[in-house]
Amino acid sequence: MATRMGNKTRQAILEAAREAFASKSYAEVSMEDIAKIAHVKKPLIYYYFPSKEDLFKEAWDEAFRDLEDKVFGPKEEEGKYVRKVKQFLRAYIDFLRNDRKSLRLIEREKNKFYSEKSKNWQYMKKRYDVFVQQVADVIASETGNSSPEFARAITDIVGSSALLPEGQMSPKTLELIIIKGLKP
Amino acid sequence: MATRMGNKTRQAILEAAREAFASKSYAEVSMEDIAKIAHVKKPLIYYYFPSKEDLFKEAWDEAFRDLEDKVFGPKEEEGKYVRKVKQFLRAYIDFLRNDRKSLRLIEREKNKFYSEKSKNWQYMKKRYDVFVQQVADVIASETGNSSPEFARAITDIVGSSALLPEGQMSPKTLELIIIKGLKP
DNA sequence: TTTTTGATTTACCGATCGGTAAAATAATAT
DNA sequence: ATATTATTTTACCGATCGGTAAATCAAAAA
Repeated sequence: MATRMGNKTRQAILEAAREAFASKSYAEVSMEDIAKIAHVKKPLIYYYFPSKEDLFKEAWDEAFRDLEDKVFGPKEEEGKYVRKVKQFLRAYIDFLRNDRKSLRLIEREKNKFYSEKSKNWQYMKKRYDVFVQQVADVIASETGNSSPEFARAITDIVGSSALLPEGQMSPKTLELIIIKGLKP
Repeated sequence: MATRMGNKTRQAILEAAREAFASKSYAEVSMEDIAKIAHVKKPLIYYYFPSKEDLFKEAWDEAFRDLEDKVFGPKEEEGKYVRKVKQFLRAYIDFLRNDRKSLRLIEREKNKFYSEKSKNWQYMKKRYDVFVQQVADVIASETGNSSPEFARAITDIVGSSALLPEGQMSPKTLELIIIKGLKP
């Protein structure tokens, strides 16, 4: 009854998918690619996931789970005099440094749902929108006025940086740019 | 000797390609798609262009030609007391409003050349890098210090906005965000 | 008018795509 | 040991991909 070996295989496939979708776009990644990374034959993927789209949706979900956990989760400087926005920004940029994979996956397909109208893609759009709204809320909690447009601009800049080769956009500079936008 | 009807057909195909590559990614666009838009059969494309990659390269070139003409070309407020950076920014955002197609094409594939090492893609990378450098120069000509990273951030933000549905990111807000980054 | 040349289409190729059926394997339950 | 169930593989499918060869059509040259 309780699944046997399957759980580990399923997780391995999902992990392989996350890696693949972080390195190439959804359209460019083939199920064969994912199978190879997971050291598995292609049809086995379909034993655990109904379709490429569903597999991507789960990868998308896990990426956002990781992102939101680290960025909105408990901070080390909790309760200190450090501003909430500063904490958020630090965590966001740390995430960019340490978990580029998730941000890359998101960045590659964050515009896809403007053309794809299927249920899965609309679900992913919602997940993305909610994240941007949460960012807007953090900013609004201090500056008083935070347009969703500004929150979107921030996530776009961080996202773009994630697709650059490492070292191309220094986290320090990135932080500075965003803080300047926050100020007046 | 002087080409007959061909020129117009060639241009129609190239125009169709620009439209197609602006609406979907390189990998998602098929030669069949382009043929349909151009009201032409697929093999005719290969009469004028050696490959999909070469066709895309030409579309890429035209997009940058249009962009650079409008953004670095002669300005209406030339010679006025209006700062050069302001003029550039105005032109850039006007271009975003009026010629979304070019910016979309660029934005969709601006990271492709980090994985594709072919001659064509390296050429396109260079073309993109030159543009960013020109932006950096404009900024440096007034603020004195302009990191290429900041120029890149600006083009990333404008590019991201281009892929959003119209009206999602107001040009005014966008301008404001960039100006704030420019200030101190 | 006939011939030549440029332009366009029809018919097709091998490779790869996402996905399925069914057989083979491996682990558990009886 | 045997039957059952979960897991994995082999073999394949139709559709679509980028691209090619050759036939057809249309316009200019002779």
